[in-house]
Amino acid sequence: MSEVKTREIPGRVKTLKNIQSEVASINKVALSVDCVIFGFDENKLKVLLIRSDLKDFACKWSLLGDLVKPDEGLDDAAYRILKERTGLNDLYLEQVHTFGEVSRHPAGRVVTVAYCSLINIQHHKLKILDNELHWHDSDIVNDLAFDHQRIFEASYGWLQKRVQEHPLGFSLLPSKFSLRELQNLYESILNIKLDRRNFRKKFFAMDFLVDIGEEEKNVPHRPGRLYKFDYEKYEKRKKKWTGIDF
Amino acid sequence: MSEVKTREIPGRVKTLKNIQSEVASINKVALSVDCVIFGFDENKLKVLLIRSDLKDFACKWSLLGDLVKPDEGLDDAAYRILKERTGLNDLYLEQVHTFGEVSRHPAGRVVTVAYCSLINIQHHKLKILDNELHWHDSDIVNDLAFDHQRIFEASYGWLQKRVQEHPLGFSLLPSKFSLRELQNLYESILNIKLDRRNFRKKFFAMDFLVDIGEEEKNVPHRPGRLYKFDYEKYEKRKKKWTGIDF
DNA sequence: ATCCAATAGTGTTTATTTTACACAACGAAA
DNA sequence: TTTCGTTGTGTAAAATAAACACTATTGGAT
Repeated sequence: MSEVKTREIPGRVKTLKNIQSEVASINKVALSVDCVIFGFDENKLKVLLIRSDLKDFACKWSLLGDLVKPDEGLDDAAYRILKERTGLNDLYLEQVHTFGEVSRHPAGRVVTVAYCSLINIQHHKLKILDNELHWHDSDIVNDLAFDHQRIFEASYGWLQKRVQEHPLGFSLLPSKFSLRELQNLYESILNIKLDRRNFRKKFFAMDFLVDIGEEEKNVPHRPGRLYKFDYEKYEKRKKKWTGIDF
Repeated sequence: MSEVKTREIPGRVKTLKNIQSEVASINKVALSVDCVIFGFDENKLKVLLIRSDLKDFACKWSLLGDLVKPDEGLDDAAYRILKERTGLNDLYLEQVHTFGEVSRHPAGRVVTVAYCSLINIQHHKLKILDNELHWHDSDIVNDLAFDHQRIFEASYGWLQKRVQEHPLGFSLLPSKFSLRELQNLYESILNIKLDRRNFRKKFFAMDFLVDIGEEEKNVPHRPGRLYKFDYEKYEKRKKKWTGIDF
């Protein structure tokens, strides 16, 4: 009850030292990052998986993850993993959720932060000859190692929602794409059919697709025009507020 | 360079033991949970803050947080904190984001998971006589301890978005409320004005408000009818898909 | 008792957005 | 030159959202 402001308990005030030792003593948690890397190929949404490097999970596939280094930010760790796996730096990356159940990992307490990344498979094909890595059709992913199935499902749900409110989808496409490819992308992510004319109307109305004056090549039918996504234009025109709706 | 885990190189497979020691050695990260507890009172959105218990941040306010225990899940930790502060168990709680910059905490590496909770201040008033705790108007929160300002802002942004797509808002109101209160709630969270007639039409159309046949008491004007939120009805009728819109 | 202040409660019209839907043009391949 | 598969395009109907004003009811003041 001595000096200062306590909340109902004397001695509530801590010094940095107090906390440092508290941190040190409670310090039994390891932190990892798992990346759910989506791609799009053959009109299908794909996810990049690696064979588990843990004997206990032999033959199972898992997400790309690693422990976070002591001097490494979470986002940095995620970018590092992406870089290691795909060789690229400037990727779309977003944190999705953190999974922290006590016994989610057999090696002890490991809390993992899930990140999603969307990449254009064509550009990154080269880097993943490694046969431990494989692009799986996202609709038949199952039985992953650890709790990665759950993480994957949360991430897929996140993607389905996010792709409708933000133009992430373009990261999955080549920089030049036809509207058909764009529509296929949405249809396969959302697992629905969309009306072609309305789809076009909608995207043209959003006014960030730029007709680059080229056409598809080597298609066995009438080629479609190619467009690119103009992020600047998007930024200018994007909506602020959508309205209560549930 | 010795033995272990490299990828794409023979010997990539690890045993549980390998990982355990790896986990133990990298184990320099502490984990905490910070709860952003929103309330609604006097037609204003409030957030519950506590005076920092760290001398270095004397006089600053901070979110309600604590270290996660080694045998405690993240969600459990968040519920524990809520319980400690409000005395209640069955609250709305949702994980928002994890903040893991290396030097966000002066005591060392502490990664924190932010949770948001929405509570009805009336019901919980009793528990927080503690004068270290205070309900702040959410629109004038500033200069919090640590990086809590940033966490708060992310949480507030989350709330503004989330409240439009999910009926969380009702958790902030008494179980019986008038439509005016509901509208005030949305107006103050979103910081906009809404048309009263359209607002009513919209919520009645959603068909989960039940007229309980009572009226407001002690208001210095014509009393409004009171309603309750029927979660069951909501569950049945909720929309699946809103549409691409950005 | 009357009046005033404040808010509740209510519908219609217009504008906007979304949906449904069909056909001609084009290129490739046979 | 015909066939196949796909592109590219517009309109009408339906649904949703936005704008907008008056009467009713209560409490409080006079």
